[in-house]
Amino acid sequence: MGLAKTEMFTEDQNAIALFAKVFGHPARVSILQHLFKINSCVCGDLVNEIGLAQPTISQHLKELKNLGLIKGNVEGTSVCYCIDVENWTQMKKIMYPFLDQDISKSDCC
Amino acid sequence: MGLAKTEMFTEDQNAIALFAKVFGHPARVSILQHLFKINSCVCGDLVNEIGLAQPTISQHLKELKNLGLIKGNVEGTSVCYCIDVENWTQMKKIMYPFLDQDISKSDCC
DNA sequence: TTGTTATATTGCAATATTACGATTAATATT
DNA sequence: AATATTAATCGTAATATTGCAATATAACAA
Repeated sequence: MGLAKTEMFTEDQNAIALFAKVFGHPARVSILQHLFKINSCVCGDLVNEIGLAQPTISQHLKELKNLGLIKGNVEGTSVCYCIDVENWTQMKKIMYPFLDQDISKSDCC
Repeated sequence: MGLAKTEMFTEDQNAIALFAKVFGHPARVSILQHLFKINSCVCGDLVNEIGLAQPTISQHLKELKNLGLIKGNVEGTSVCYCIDVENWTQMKKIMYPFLDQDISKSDCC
């Protein structure tokens, strides 16, 4: 297996899981924090910053890009990656209601 | 590999990734939503509700429990699972600043 | 005690993820 | 053109995840 049975869940549940999954690795968390912090970035910076090999960083960037959370523009020999503001906002609209469910009635036992 | 190099990241980054990872499967998202909705729950309900086999649900519950997001009390032959309000609140304190990073200066390219 | 019910654990097969060396592709620079 | 620089892709090894059948365990009921 190793394969989630997405067809038995709602679109919302699958969307939440997809975003969460991409946040589920500290390297990607670190990449995103770095992009927020310095506002613009090339991949090489991230390799130095994070300490994983260049292909590994490139792979993580690809996953973030696939989900639309970042975008990359070619600038000469390097690539300028940055947060995709619109999609990040969209992601928050999906994640927030999940994290913010009414907790007042919980804690039954 | 398949193993994240957690030692090269901050505690905060690893904590975010750990929480996100457990949210990274639609079955666990569904379980949590269900627990919030009906406020109290036994595992059997979840098996019917979600449609995965009982051992699979049990395993997902275990992961949620390991992270402290839910707790389970034995009630006769069944187990009453519910959200751990305190830890859920703690989780939000970690996840929110990450999701809510200042976006205003982003979108450079 | 014997069964019944509810959940957990074990073991395993299928697939996914992580990481990196080697290579490739694309663009600059000389 | 030849070379350097930067990032993407390929291939692969190591490990993790998902899902379930089979089994174990625990608590109750008759």
